[in-house]
Amino acid sequence: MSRSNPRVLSTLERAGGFASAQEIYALMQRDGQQIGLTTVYRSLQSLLNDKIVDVLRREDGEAIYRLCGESHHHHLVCKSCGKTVEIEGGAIEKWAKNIASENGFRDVGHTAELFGTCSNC
Amino acid sequence: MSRSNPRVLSTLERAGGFASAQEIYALMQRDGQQIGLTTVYRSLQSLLNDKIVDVLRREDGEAIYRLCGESHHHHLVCKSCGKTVEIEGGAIEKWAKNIASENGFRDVGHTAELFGTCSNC
DNA sequence: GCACATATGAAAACGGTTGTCATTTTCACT
DNA sequence: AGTGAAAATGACAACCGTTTTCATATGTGC
Repeated sequence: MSRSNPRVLSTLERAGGFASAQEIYALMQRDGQQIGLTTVYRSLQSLLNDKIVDVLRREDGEAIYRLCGESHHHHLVCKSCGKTVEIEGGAIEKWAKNIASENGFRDVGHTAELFGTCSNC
Repeated sequence: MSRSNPRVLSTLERAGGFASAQEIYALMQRDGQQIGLTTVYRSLQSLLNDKIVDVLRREDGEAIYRLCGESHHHHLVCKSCGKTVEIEGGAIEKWAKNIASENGFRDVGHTAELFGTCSNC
């Protein structure tokens, strides 16, 4: 089992705590850090195992990783300009937990993303 | 521009209104309906255009299509056996609407999916 | 029947992700 | 320092879902 390469984590931080594997790889290349794409994927996998990062999916299916540990939050994204607002999801957390226990599920995670049109568009 | 093949839609209905392109294709094959994978994808694309179906992503990135139009609902999916429970999302709808108006967004849609481990797994 | 548009599906291309494997690095122990 | 085992690395190929291409089939209106 491989350990996470610390430079991957620090690049993810630098990216605003929200990026895909390919983006992290590109960022590191641009900075002149030499690393293989494979290692980026492996590091993210390992960070995921250790629950240092979360994964979710963009609309096109690409996996994006974000730091977790800080308060869990969701996003409100504008469909036309891409503007993104971070949302506190306290209500959702409770809802998820309730639904899960009602149905006998354990270890429940959730995704909740909102998208619409912002005031400027 | 291609039209949707009606057998694709009826297979999606038969699958419980919730399936991936590959699953629909497999289902049809098993039933002896001859169809190409390409046509399944194209039909789903067209159903999507016409807003007959919704698309969202499984955890592994595979796109799953569901009938929409019936009451909007969410899903609680077991990570290990795939068991799926349909969830009424009244609370979420309100939450989404509030958040949206607080931030000046219009035409807001949302995805919210829960996944965990069911009682049998 | 004939032209013209549309529908179809096999095969190839594509893009993100994962697996393979030979090489390099790390490190505990002499 | 020297050595050897274990872990990490990265080029490359395999994989898988999806999209594109293209040649063929099936209409549809004249």
